[in-house]
Amino acid sequence: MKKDLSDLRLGVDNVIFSVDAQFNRLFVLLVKREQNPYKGYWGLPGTIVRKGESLEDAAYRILSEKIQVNNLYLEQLYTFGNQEQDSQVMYLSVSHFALLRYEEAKLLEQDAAWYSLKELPELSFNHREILDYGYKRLRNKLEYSPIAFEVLPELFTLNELYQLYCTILGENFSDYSNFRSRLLKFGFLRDSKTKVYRGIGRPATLYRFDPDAFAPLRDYPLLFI
Amino acid sequence: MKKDLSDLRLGVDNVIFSVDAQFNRLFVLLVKREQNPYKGYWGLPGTIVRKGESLEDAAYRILSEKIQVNNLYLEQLYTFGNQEQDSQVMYLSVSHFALLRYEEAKLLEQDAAWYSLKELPELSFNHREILDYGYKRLRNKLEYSPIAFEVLPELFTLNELYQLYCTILGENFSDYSNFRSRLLKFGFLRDSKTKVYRGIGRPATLYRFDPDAFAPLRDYPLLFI
DNA sequence: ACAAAAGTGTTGACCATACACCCATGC
DNA sequence: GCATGGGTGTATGGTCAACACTTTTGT
Repeated sequence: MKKDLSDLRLGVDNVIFSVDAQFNRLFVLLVKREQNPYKGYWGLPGTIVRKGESLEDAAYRILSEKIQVNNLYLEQLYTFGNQEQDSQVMYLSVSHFALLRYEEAKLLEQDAAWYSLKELPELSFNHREILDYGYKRLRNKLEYSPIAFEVLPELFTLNELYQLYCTILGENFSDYSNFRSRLLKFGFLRDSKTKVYRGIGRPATLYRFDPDAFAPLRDYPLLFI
Repeated sequence: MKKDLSDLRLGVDNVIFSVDAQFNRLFVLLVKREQNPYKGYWGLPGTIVRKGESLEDAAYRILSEKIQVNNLYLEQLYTFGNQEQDSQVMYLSVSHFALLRYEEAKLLEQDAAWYSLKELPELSFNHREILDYGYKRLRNKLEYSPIAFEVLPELFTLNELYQLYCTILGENFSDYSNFRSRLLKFGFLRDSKTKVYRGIGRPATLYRFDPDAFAPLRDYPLLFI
């Protein structure tokens, strides 16, 4: 006969990445735990799912409690079920990952901080595992899907796009001019006919992502690299 | 103040695909529901997670209750949280997808049947959504990851590999000879030096997947197409 | 004029596609 | 010999990486 679980705790944990394209830095948001276990450790921002709330709602809620931001990408990552041997309780953590731009993000809480991926502290629970998994997914998504355009403002320059890719995938993933021509050849970037003047240097063309032009490419094996 | 969920039901649902490479058919395993709601409808095989059981364990258990098979690939797909508006209960379904070969799979239960993806009945709950998501993931995985080698026996011919790809991705995804040379050029297929004689025609070389030779390619953007 | 940033062009190496062709076997 | 399935080769067009070059701006 089937035995149901006696007790179940449902939480959502977020791996929130922020890209500082200007200084080529990739951050993840960590919060300091106030209670035991792992009191004093840093960990991923998480929450218990509330009554009437969907998993995605909970993920967005965590994020908006910590950060104020306009453009972001968020998706479900993986569900970890941790069951202690002796205890009757199963802790379920539905993890999500999010990407947004550092320049645009305003931190709302004191106990939260951006950590560089290169200098992470020891994390609570299995959060390091979740983080690593999220980082892998982030890079994959960037290579195969147009998530960059969810994160950038509606109008953006090709250089901004390039810097975003550089920061996440590493400097030497591609030459700028080759990146340009590849992206433009796809045909889903529309020239907005406006330019942005940033002091010295030739003004940059502002582009816009055209989802309709992208649609036929969706579900195709496609590399943005 | 945070309000916890009052009641939580944790289940696992599987999208189990089987490839009949010989006749170019792709099946999914469905089971007939015996109870309400959706009594008499077909749906994905699922189960309640038991005490002391991990999510993955539960997924493997469903599979082994219905099918006897040697080689298979299984991974977590997505977690759906369905909350009825008025009810206090949240139904959590952690879905998985699996791939195996039809030829090798032995059905163990009466109430389960292989359905062709082209002629699916109306499914219970949101199982159609889960199935479609699983199918998408299956095709992606096949294009980007070496999951085919988990499903094939240890020694296989290049034609068997090709037929598997054809069945899942469609006939015209690639010419056989080009598929051959692309796969062999990667260098992770080892010639086993043994041949298989199938009556008429030249005997086929049996190959073996070499995970060590594949390792450096892992984490690279890579297309098997 | 010059520096800086944006954008274009060129080249050689590589790779995909389509197809023709050769090889080993059973009958 | 010949049909059948396995396996190799090749010509063409495209794509990619590297890098040189041009254009447009501010000072």
